[in-house]
Amino acid sequence: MPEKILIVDDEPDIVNLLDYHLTKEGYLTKTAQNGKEALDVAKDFQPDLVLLDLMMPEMDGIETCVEIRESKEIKDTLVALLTARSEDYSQIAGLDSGADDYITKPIKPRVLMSRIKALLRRKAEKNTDAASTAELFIDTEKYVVFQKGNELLLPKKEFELLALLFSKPGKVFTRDVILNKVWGDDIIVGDRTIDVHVRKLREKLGDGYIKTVKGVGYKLKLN
Amino acid sequence: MPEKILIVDDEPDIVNLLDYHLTKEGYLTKTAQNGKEALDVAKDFQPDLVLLDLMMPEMDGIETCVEIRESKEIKDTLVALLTARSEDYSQIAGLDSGADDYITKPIKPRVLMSRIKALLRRKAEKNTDAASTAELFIDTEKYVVFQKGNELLLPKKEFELLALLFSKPGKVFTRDVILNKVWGDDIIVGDRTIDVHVRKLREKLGDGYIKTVKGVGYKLKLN
DNA sequence: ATCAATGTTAAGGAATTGTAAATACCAAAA
DNA sequence: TTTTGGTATTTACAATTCCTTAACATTGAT
Repeated sequence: MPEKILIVDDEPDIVNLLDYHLTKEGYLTKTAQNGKEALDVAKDFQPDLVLLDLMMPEMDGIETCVEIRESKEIKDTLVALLTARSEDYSQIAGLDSGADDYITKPIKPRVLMSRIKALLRRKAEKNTDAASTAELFIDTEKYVVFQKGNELLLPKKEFELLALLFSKPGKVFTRDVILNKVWGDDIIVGDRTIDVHVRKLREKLGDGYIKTVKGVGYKLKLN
Repeated sequence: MPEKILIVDDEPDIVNLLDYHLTKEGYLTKTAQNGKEALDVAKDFQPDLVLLDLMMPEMDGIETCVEIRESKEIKDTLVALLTARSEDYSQIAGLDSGADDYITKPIKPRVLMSRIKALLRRKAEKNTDAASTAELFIDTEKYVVFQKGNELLLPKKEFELLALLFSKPGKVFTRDVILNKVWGDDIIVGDRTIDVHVRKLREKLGDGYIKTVKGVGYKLKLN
């Protein structure tokens, strides 16, 4: 029995793109153009997963997600939010809506597919293990970090440093670049300032996230 | 006895194209349209090599590859994944699926043939020697080297040296040029410095990648 | 066979980063 | 204004990694 996925976005282009790829992969899909419609369709369709665009008229993705979680009929459906990530920092509001994953646009089909596969696999195994949400996520508007669902309040500089690293996970940011982006072009600080902030982040997030590349810089490692 | 190749892709056009060229070269081929079928056929056919498209319905290339590796009957078949060209190697899901090679689309028949020939030659030599030359990817943004799907973190100088050689595989770089590019015009170091770095790279990558051209310099050899 | 070029190894030192503690800063509350 | 609590930066030193050197071995072209 194929797994069912509900695609919700107000832009037909996106819907079609997703629909095409998912169908090709063998999933059973339905679509909706906004949150209200999505809720209606979902109650009938009983999807395994809802792909929910964040920005929509009428009822946005967060609201919709909250409603899904509050409804009797479909509250244990998986929800993945589709979010735009702007050039510099990601700008996502409302991380406590209870979504299971966040997928950033522009969407790379291959990445999307493996994320979806992983999500569904998780759901299949959910008897044994507790609901795990996105491991690390950042809300630049609220200056808040969510780590495994827990809200983490970081001071400004620490937050900005983390947000910078988060903007391109895996990429190495040199000290120069970090200084420019986080402190600004003209401000001069001592050698150890960055290190100390990294230290504090590592204290709060745990080791394993921020990696040092000696002689080059730092990078964020997700997973 | 001709070598046997199993072609797996859901697009008939691609299958036919590959089939045509491979048959013309004297290989014995069979085809399958998806992962499940591929596994069935492979157990019978016992191919020397499986050409596996990454994107397929039902069961994608990565999953299929993992299953092949886990199966008793065909686990030491060669597997080459056909992937769409991506700038970001780390985003190729399943670099750790255990594939022996990655071939990027669009497929150029001539390139494909030499890759396949190289792969099969390797397999033939596998009996005697353990060192298998695998594909090498380098990601300068992330300061990371992917060798056979494993992430390799290299120190700065080693990375830069490898990146230089990698920038033109096959080309011989003289010691002068290496010194200029990696160390800089003004810095003076002893005779043995380059050698030592080459040594360390060979230690980590295995022999067979960096070749010495005595009296001239070094070059990188990719398959 | 000879000799210049390259391979190898280990060890010291150089450079970079980690860390704790002290100090400076800054805004809000008293 | 002064106090206060949190944040940011500096300081001084420790820890670590990396690079280079030096001494000797091996190789390969002539």
